[in-house]
Amino acid sequence: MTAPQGWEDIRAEVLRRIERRDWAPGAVIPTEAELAAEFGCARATVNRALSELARAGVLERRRRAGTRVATHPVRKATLDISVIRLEVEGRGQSYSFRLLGRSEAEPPPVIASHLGLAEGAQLLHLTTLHFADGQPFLYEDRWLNPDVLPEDLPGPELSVNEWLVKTVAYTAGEISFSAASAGTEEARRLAVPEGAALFVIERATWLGAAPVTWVRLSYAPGYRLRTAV
Amino acid sequence: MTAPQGWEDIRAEVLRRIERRDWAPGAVIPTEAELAAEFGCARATVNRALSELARAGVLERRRRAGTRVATHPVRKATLDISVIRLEVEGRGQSYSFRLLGRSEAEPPPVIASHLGLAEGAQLLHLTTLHFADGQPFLYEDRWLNPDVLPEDLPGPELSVNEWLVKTVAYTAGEISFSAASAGTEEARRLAVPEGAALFVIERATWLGAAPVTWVRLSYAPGYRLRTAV
DNA sequence: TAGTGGTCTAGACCACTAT
DNA sequence: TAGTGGTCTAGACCACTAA
Repeated sequence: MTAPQGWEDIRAEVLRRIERRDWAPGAVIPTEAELAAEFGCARATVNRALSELARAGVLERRRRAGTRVATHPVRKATLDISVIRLEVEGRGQSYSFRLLGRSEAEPPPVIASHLGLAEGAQLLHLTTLHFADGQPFLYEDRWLNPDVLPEDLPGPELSVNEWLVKTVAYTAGEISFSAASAGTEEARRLAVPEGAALFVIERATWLGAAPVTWVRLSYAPGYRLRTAV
Repeated sequence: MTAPQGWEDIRAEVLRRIERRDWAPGAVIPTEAELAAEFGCARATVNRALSELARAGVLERRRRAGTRVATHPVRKATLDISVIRLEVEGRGQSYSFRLLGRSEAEPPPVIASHLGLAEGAQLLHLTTLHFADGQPFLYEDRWLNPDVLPEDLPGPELSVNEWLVKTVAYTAGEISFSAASAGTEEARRLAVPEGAALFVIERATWLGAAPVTWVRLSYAPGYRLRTAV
């Protein structure tokens, strides 16, 4: 082997040794200082390489206890959650949307309690249908906290989704992915049979302690979220 | 504000300025050297903070062009793909599984071409049902390349899933998430009505250029994959 | 308490790219 | 070509924790 040069080479060499089982799962590998001496580089360079591997779940590091090869290498899949318009355009399709409903109302208890809202709190309720090449692509059911919004809501040229992303920051959020049978409303909007299997993303976000938005995205059948590992 | 101390404080301060719109989306923020001077720290410390934010999708950095606030902050959701047993046990339920079928066969053309297999290649086909608290939880349909396997397959005490994770390394992989209506086989195995909406994970992995495995995991209705953002 | 990883510094050189 | 981020170094101190 040629001597590792940068931290990426060191990372690759460590990975090789793990895959070749020179270092077995659960075993302690040499310290940063020892590896730095072996590779003829500074300890900080080794640290960078090992930290990346720990972040990726391949190694487990603890002060004083040393660095071990993870026994259950939890693979981390990273999903990019982007603006719907960009998602559609990224597939080479044209994007459009239509605002279906807009009202002020009290959200269902499930949503209110999940967001941590006081009872009786009023939220802005928006429903939007998004199209890819003119076909229904995604049905969006969103509840928005008016308190955290600037006074001016977006004009008709910008979807709420996109406007939110560019305008309202948030500090914490949860996402869940699931499958659901299309209800009456979703089925009608997406032009699919009732009961069709829909891919559903639900997201809740907060700005500090204040709830910002809760949204449920129901994708038309055939949608697939992909990523590399 | 108290002066930032470590890179995490600097990261927090930069985030604050973005959320307060001191630095608007799309705008170029000061250089590392300038920020280091302002915060009274080394440039490497600023670099660490800004690099983390760039990795999180909040900033976009390019040499010579400087650092900008991302206009479309692509939120990255990180999912932990772990061993099924740990997933079940992590929910406080007891885990068990049953191997339903095991044979050597030619995979469907879709799978073969996706993996890059030669025509006529034989793979090991395994179907497994996983239980949580005795209830069907997940139906697993797996194709395995025997060439990349050591001679000894796992005994009945270890699920193929778990054994694979601990034994066969892989260098590249793809994951996709989707929703599907339960087919006849899945419905029977999971004890749900045919056509029920199932959450489906499909994964393909390679070791170098050699295909390792292709697997489809169909979760019983109600399953939800969660993560923080 | 001692050993290990986490971080910081001051300085340097390099890689990329807007101009 | 010059300006900016990316990385490396050698050394230092600190935070955590196993023994």
